[in-house]
Amino acid sequence: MNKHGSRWRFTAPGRIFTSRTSPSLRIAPLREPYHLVRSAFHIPRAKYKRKQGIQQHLQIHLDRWKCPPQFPEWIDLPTMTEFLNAARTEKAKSATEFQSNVEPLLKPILPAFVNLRALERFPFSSSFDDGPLHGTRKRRRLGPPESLSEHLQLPIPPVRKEQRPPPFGPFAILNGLNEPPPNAAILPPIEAGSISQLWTKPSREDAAVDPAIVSANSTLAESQSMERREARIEELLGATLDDHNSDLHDYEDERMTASENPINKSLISDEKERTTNDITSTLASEPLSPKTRGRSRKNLRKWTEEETNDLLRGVVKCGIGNWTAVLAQPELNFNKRTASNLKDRASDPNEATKQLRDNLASAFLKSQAETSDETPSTIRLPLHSPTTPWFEPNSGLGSPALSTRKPSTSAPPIKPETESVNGNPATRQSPSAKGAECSSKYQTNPPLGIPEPYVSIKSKRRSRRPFTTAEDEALLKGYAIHGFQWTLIQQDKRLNLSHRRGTDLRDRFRTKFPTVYRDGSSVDGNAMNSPATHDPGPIFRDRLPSTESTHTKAPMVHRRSDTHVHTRQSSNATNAGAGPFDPSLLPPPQRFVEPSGYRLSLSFGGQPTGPSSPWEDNTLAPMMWDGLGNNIRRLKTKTESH
DNA sequence: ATAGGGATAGTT
DNA sequence: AACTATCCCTAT
Repeated sequence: MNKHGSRWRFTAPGRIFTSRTSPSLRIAPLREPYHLVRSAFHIPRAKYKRKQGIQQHLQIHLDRWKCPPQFPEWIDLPTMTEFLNAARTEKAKSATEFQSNVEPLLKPILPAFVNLRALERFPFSSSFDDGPLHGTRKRRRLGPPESLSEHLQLPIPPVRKEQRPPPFGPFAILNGLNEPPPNAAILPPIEAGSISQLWTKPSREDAAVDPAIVSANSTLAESQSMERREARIEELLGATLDDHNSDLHDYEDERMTASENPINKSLISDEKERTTNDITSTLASEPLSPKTRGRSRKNLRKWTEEETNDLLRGVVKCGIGNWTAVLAQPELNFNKRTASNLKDRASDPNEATKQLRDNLASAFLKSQAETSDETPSTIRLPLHSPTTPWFEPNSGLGSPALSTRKPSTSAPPIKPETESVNGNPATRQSPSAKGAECSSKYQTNPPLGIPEPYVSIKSKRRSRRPFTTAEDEALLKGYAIHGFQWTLIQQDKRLNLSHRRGTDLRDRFRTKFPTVYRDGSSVDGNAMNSPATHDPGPIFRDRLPSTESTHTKAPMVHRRSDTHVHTRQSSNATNAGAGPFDPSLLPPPQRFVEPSGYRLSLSFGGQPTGPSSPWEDNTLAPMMWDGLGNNIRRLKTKTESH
């Protein structure tokens, strides 16, 4: 497999890094890094789109690759020259030693150099600290600068050699699912000495993997490793998945528990307060905090009857839930309402919306009457409840609540528009180009003879289904196994996540573990339980966080101004579900990290594995070389086809 | 297929 | 009205 001359790319959410290798370049260290990337790195191939992201991160990584001598030369990829120089220095030796002696060490090593965070723990990596990497350029931090970084630096418990569980790395299983077994031979050559040093270097936390472990493991037969990996993954999968099916409906309780948790609440309040204070203190000249400003009377604008009627018209035309489309209707006038405002208004169960309900109900009754001959009983309107919204967004057909009162005469009867203003079907407008036309998406063919306008009231949006603890656990396991390959996670029957879409899983992961998602890095010890934390306190706990009132950190409260929630939840990420997870237990995708010397600390279901999870040190670092990812994919395809 | 990011449901 | 989790769309 000749990758020379190809353009390599490493991508991860939020970043992309590239490097070009010359066609003539023949360097052993790089001869087959594909598996590293593909199998081990689990690097998504999305590009980093942020305006400042590419250059900034590129520079960061370029700086990073100017690694200390302990580093394998193959890591040094910033430039061709640098690469060549570095490679030539040890190429010969590495090439020979690598396969004969060092190869077995690669797997244990891989996580280490893959995970820059882990490397940063080692004193010798202090040179990195001097670089921009650890400065403001290291990563974007929204929260207090000390919070997350300190957490990440917290000591990890000593490695427990004896009780080391089987290596985490179901290659056999994974390979069966995804790809051929990684071949150590393709891994970049790393000198045994350097490896040993790497592991031997005492970390400041005294948590570095014992070199003896690595050494011992390096001698393990491949088959043994495989077996252990398989056992481990099976263990992992079997830990809690068996009873996940029964947990699919427990989210309500969970939510209740979380929200009613006094500690949680107090913490949340504190957090909010703190956030507000920060804002006011740092932005003295800024307007009132969103909270204050938002609640101010001047911002409270009563809905007029005209607005309400327009809202109804818009709903009839564009469908429930398509508030943006309704808002965009030129013939409908809203007093600078937002789509959210429309939604809230439509959801308002108060007396103020009775008229709206009446009107809509009237319209529906009319529709039903007109189509009764053709489609009897095709429309079933729920009985009106004075305390329920006049529609039920996810109840299939709009389901406007029927009022028992006769339609209000004060309001003009709603004349559902059977044709759009423009009369042209339109595709859903992009956010940046909201059109006045309602998306054809929402105007499906009138089923059962129901007039389109009424049909369109139906919301096509799937109903929200909060993630359950079981799902989260499965997702974590899936991530451990498949990395950022959400579709694989979704299709992995063992995980029972087939009812979710791959993108749903991605979204959930992004929300729940924003830091991991964004950085591909390890998470602080309690992020799982309360990823949103400014708590400067200890990260590592000797217990596994639980769903009970053991939360010691408040879920971060995002400010409204944080529009890019998905990628801006860094140190103050929100704790989505207060699940029984410990982010410290979140392993990187198994395929990468196959340090046989590692014990898998990923534990779900409340089995404390302790904060000593070696995975904290082995999560992927946001390393990316542009082009590499693509080549890896191609390589994989070739390999599998042969 | 995935990342990024907008839209929206539901809650506070 | 603010806020978050989930859903959705689009570009790559």
